[in-house]
Amino acid sequence: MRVATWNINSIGARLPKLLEWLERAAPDAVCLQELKSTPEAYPLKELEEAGYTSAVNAGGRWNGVAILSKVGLDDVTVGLTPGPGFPEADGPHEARAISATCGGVRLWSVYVPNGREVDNPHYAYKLEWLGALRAAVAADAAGPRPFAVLGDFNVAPTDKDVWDISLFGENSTHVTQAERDAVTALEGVGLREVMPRALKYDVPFTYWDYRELGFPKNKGMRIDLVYGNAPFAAAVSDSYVDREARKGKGTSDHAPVVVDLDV
DNA sequence: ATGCCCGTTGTTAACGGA
Repeated sequence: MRVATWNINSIGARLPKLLEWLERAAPDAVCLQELKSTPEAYPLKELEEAGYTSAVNAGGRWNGVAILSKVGLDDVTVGLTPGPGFPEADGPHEARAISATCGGVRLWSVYVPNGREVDNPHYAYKLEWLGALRAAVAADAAGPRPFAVLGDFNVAPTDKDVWDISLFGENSTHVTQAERDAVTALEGVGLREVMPRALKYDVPFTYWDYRELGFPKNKGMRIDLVYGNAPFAAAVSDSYVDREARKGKGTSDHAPVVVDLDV
């Protein structure tokens, strides 16, 4: 079974590239982020014609996540489970999480808040959101079924996961210890990172800014991550970042992360 | 060549992205 995660930066603008990639890579299930789509505008029919059913949490102009599957979509849950300290309780709902079981594998597709700047309220929201995610996935993570959280975490796990750490200042997000701790706290509920292979260069970056020749110069970041429980990790036969999908015109600024499983 | 920002919206400027 092949699963993948991809921040596609608008499913409307990206549909031709998405359909092309689905045919080429032939994943069984795909976690998508940044749909930037209303529920009405989501291209359900086009994806069905390509062989994929969809579980969608679309929020309109911003955010939005989905799971595509060729192998079933069962027990879909939308958003994070409300509870004490639930960060969305005081603001508008943001479409940043959805989960489903696909072919016996439980998957969460997540779009972690950006944070903007360390002194911006959005940064605190980001840390709270990651805490709520940890609580929300704890039961699935502890279960016997292969389970993984896949998505755009908006956190580079180590200094090596950005092209030049010296360019990140005191107020820069994505690289702070608090953000990294909030992500690695997932290990406390039994998850561990599934590391992808690099197809080129040392570090398999997943994001390159559209500006200033980010991709050709490989000024990238590794922020799209896969965290799996022990049964999931044990089933992994390969994982890589499909940087081919970042080449050319009309692409997302992120590349897909692919994980092959013996299940 | 992988090539000089992109996507969305009470659009023609502003904002988010990271």
